[in-house]
Amino acid sequence: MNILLSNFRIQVNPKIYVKDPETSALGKKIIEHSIVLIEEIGFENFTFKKLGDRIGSNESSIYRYFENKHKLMLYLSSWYWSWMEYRLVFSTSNIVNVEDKLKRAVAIITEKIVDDQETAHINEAILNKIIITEFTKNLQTKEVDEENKEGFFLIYKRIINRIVAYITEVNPEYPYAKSLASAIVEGSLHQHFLQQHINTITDCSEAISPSDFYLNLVQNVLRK
Amino acid sequence: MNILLSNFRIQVNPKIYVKDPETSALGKKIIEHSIVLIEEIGFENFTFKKLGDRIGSNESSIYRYFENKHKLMLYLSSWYWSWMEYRLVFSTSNIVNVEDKLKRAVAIITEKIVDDQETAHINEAILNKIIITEFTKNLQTKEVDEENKEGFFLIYKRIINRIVAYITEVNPEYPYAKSLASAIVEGSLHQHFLQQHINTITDCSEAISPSDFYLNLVQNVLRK
DNA sequence: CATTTATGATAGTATTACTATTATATTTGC
DNA sequence: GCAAATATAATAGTAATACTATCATAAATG
Repeated sequence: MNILLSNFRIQVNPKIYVKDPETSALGKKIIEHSIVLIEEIGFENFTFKKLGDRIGSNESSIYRYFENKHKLMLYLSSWYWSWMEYRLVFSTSNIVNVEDKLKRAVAIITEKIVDDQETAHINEAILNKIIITEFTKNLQTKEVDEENKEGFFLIYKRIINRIVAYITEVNPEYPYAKSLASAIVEGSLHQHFLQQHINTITDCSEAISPSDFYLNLVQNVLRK
Repeated sequence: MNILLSNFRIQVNPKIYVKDPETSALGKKIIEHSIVLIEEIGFENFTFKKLGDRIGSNESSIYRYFENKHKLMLYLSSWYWSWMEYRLVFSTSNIVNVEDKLKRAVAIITEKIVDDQETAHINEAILNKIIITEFTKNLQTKEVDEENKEGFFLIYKRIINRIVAYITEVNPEYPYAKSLASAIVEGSLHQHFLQQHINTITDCSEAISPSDFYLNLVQNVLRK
């Protein structure tokens, strides 16, 4: 996996940033530490001023990369889903059996994330944590329609449509493939959140993972 | 339904408000117009100053009812779920067949809401719209653990546990009743959101409702 | 090494999210 | 019907946020 992974390029819509953070040391520092800081204090309390203090840079320098913290979060989300798409494509390639392919896809999407050592400045385990609590908020704003038109959620939608394709291969008669796929992707984040914070309304725990729940669900739903 | 409905009292944890808005004309005005204003401009852009201007009252007067807009939103959420619980209890009472009972419950939870004329100052259709976009944000904050301890999400959890009980009656062997119930309640809000804003990743439309999707899902998942 | 480009420092503005104080209505209890 | 309590309104003020603009300095590059 290593050789291929080092060649893969994360795709982020250039309209999301003012200057591509991948092109400079400061840019990478912004990404690396914004992930850590958002996880620490939460997105609501996160400001460019605090991030500047943390990385020893000026607030105004961060504004040269991102218009505002919402756009920065859109960048982190795109990065995350792009990374996820790569893992998804990789783990399902060369699998002939359609049931197996779907199972792998669902497992990849719903499982707990550990840090991927290939990307030096991004800790995927922490990024996953903030995606769990912040991604849906990032979507559900008054600007969603314009941002969707601009293509800010393209990778996210592509992942879901990939799963839709797998679902359809397994059971072409099932009439709710899109809703099932989007329910798995979003719902899995929610189950992870409940496991951490409101565990009386989830079965997910150390012993049972969101993957267990969703693998079972998909199998039952698509059974003919 | 009318006679009983007029007797039912919405339950909201008193720790959520400073002064009970149900006890005065201004309080009711705050509730009524906050729902409308949040729907219009979104929770992020909503302020007590704007609400004050809208209802011809001073900002400081609103602060005597709620500490901040987050608490106001917690109030609206509690109110919504309490109203929903009433509908749930009502629509499932006297139903003997467990499958039917679960079906009714899922339908009530996932269906589109129309205004309930019994509550003069609250438009449930608009409240439902803001719950769709704002409820999950209201949950997913850095303060969730403390607020959960304070009991701010009790009614929400009680609704889910009611559905858990119905699921268990239908299929006592099914091992993920809690996750399934929480996935239906939260996921249904998400499907409504997608239908309105990102309809390429949902099957829900004018013809197919989130209820159709979830009723089918529950039936397939719990099939023995 | 000159010039472009990136970053830092400082200042400034409008808005937000409040708190505090005082004044004026309105309600209620006797 | 009036006094006292209570609710609401008006005003002022503070610290933080979310920026924009300008100028100085440092680093990279051709």
